[in-house]
Amino acid sequence: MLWQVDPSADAPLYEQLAASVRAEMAAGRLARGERLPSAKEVAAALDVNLHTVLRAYQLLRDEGLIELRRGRGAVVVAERPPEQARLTELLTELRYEARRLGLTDHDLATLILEGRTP
Amino acid sequence: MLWQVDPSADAPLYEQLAASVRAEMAAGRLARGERLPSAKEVAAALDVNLHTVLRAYQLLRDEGLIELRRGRGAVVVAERPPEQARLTELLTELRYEARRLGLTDHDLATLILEGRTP
DNA sequence: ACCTATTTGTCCGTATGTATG
DNA sequence: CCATACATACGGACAAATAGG
Repeated sequence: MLWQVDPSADAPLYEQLAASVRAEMAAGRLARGERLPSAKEVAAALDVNLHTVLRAYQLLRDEGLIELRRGRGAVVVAERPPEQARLTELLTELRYEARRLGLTDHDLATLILEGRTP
Repeated sequence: MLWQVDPSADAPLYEQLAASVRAEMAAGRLARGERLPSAKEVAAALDVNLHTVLRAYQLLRDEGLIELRRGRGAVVVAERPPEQARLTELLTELRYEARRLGLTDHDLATLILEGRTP
């Protein structure tokens, strides 16, 4: 996988790590559904702290690039969906509340995609 | 400011802290430009670790609600009408739940636009 | 201009919890 | 049951930016 970090660089280590993964994905060397090495392995290989790798992974998750699950590891985002009871509940309530305020589904979708709240 | 955390609760401490701040803002008790107490103060007052508070603050920053600067502290950026408090709350929870399930914002937007629930 | 205290940012370490396989 | 792997929380240390004297 040949990632690398430079402790003397300007960018923080976790950002360098995340950038490495992004580059791999952009270059097509990491396909959907593929599993990333465990944070522990990466930490040992690059001689950085486990938390630093986990932070990079969580950043990538927040960006929607990978999926993290306990005991399973990090997987390049593919298709899902598992059990989503809570999500369904929230979606229903959100639609209700949005309508009450006169917002359309399109408005909602826009809000979410723009990553902001009204 | 009367925030509170419950170590035995289901939600993680940093999420509880962030929720407290969101509630303050939604209720209009935290206006734009106002400064939040320093992470150190909050940590001491609630008897939680400094890093836990910083994580909550960074989460709120990622949500665009506050601005963080070294030596300066946390300042409220956003301002939202009280009548939209519930919608904001639901949106935030929905994003949290979706992320937990590995869903992206794009997935969420699609779900809403397609008018279905997973 | 200088120094100091404050405050967040990052990194490391350790421990424990929880879901997965 | 057991090993793996991420999640959270605690702690310590130092760096960097800011504010104030």
